[in-house]
Amino acid sequence: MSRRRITIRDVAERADVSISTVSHAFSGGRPISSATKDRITRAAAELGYEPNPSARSLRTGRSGIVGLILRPRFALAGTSDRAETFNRLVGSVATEALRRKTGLIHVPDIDDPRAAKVPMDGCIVAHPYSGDRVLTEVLHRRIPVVTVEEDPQRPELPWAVRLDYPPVVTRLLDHLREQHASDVMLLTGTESNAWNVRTRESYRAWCEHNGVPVRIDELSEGLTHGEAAQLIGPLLAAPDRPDAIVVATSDFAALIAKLAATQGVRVPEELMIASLTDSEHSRTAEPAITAMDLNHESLAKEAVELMLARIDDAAEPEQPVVISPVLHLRASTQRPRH
Amino acid sequence: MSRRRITIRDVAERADVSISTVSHAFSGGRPISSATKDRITRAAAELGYEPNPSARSLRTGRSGIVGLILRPRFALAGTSDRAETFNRLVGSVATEALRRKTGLIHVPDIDDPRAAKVPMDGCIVAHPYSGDRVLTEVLHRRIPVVTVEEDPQRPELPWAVRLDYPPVVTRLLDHLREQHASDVMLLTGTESNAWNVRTRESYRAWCEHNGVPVRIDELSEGLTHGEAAQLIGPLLAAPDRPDAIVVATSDFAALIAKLAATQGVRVPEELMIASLTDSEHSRTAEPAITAMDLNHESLAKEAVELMLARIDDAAEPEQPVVISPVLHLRASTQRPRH
DNA sequence: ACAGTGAGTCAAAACGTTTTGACTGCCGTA
DNA sequence: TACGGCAGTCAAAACGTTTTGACTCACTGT
Repeated sequence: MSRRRITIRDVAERADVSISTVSHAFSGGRPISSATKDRITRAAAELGYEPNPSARSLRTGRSGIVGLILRPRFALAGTSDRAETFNRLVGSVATEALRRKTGLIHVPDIDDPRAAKVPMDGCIVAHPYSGDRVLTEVLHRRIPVVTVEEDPQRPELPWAVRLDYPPVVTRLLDHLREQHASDVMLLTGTESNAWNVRTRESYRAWCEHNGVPVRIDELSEGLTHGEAAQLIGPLLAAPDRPDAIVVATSDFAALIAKLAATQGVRVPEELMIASLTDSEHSRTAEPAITAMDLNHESLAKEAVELMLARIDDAAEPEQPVVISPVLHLRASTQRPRH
Repeated sequence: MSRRRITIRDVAERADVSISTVSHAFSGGRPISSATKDRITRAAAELGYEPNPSARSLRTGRSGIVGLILRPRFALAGTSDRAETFNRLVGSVATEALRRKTGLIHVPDIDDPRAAKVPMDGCIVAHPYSGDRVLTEVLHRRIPVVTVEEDPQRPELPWAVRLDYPPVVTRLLDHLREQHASDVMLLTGTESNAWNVRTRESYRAWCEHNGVPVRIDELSEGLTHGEAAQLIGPLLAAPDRPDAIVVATSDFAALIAKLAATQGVRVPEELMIASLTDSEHSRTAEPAITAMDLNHESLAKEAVELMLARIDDAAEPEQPVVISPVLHLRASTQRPRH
């Protein structure tokens, strides 16, 4: 029922020229008399001709499409904090790609043989794990890649945009100390991405520099709120409860605030809370929670720009692009004046 | 420097077979002796061979990629209410596509000649305008399309998933009346998508059915908050101020709540507010605002499913898939008992 | 002994472009 | 008059797959 696709051949026939002439008329590769060009344009319009992108990119070796791979697959993991991160990053990258008239494609799991293979000129890999398998695969296939946040095991890749954590983490910890916190605990995530690795390092360095003991515990990103509550409850009741907690994800931060309220621990008077990710949870918790915003919009914008430059054979940059996270100080760490 | 791409030819040569044999070994089109298959697999692995997706889809006529077009281009428009809608929808569609091992591509403006053309087996068009230009173009090119929300001028397209507004809008208006609203005003958007069109119809029908006067005003989605405030301020101060306002976008709803507070109009006692979209604005406004949630996650899931079925040559459905919006009743419309 | 069958392989023909070399007139210049 | 060059066009060769028809064996059943 549905007729054959219209090809350049149909257009050529209708305009009574050769197919190469049609091609030239569109791409401007060679001069074409305006009369002929008119006929071709008309024929193409009448037929509803659109060049076949696969044929074109097979021939030219370019698809005009940029791939996007998020590590971990935030959304599939499913907590709402992750969903917000995922959505914000994906949305920003999509917006930026669209603005640049580039197709953006979400790449199905690249080493799943059942997954569709997609043509892409390059690929953005966001938040790789340490020694990330998928990143390895992409590099192995010689696909031009730009990373958002570096793979901690491969910090040397110059085509990257990364976040500069130390100053911001230091600022946060200094702030807590100014607010008279004396025992700041870090509840870090368990995944091996740069966010966890670097913020932990920064915390350690700060402790050392200030001569205070390091107090780190891990809270897996995979935990349900119920499971996390089981772990956090005792901590809040313990005699050596810290007077400030910096927790990786904002939904767990909000959870801690809630548990504290339940257990009668006053925030921020007896316990300050801050998170290393910002989301609706931290913004709307009671009290609102101080948080570091990863600035996904800027990351996305720079990543797309870098990718396009790279595809366009720009020279390898000396340095990765560096973005600064944004610190939002909120009520959860502002002790009332006394 | 970077060597030629590895092709099926290289693999064939290395395994000392013909290229068709290699192809069959991978696709299983014909039986291949296990010895040969082994040699081929090994050769492919050693060479790091990956089939060229463009060549493959040129030949087969399938790319394994689904396109996504959002109308309007929410994110580019830029209000934060839109950004959330955009992000949520894009995120959900991406998640679902990934789960189904399909590539999902954001299609650059389809009638911009400068924009990259992309190979797609089908295309999801979300929230088309009335008589949408882009939808026309896609149909004209005979690309299989699934719409999220119908084009009001083309309600007959069966490959669609749509929202069932009337029951929910009716429920909302009934609720307002139960809360003793006697003068309910609708502040509708100006765009011609189904959301605006259908909710307006539902409101009209409800007014008629209940014998109350229709009171509709328009508030363009494009307005800045400053501009919107200029329009809303006088309305709240006017002697014939309604005692309930249903406003299309939730950010404007939150704005109204703020203006009401400034002008000393008590919510919900003197003025009830509800919105026809849910977002962080409505959830976290003071008081929290009753809102209709468009249930983007379900829309996305069904749309992807429908698209895949359509590509797979499933029979044309009798009816569009119908999703129900979710009504969140919140403080802004709950009058305290008296 | 022989047709029929199935496994295993190959060669060649698409798929729809872009690009290149070559051809034809024609104009301007030496 | 001869000649280089340019505008305008065409034919043919890629690009890297999948698919199909055909071929060769070996094996089966009669």
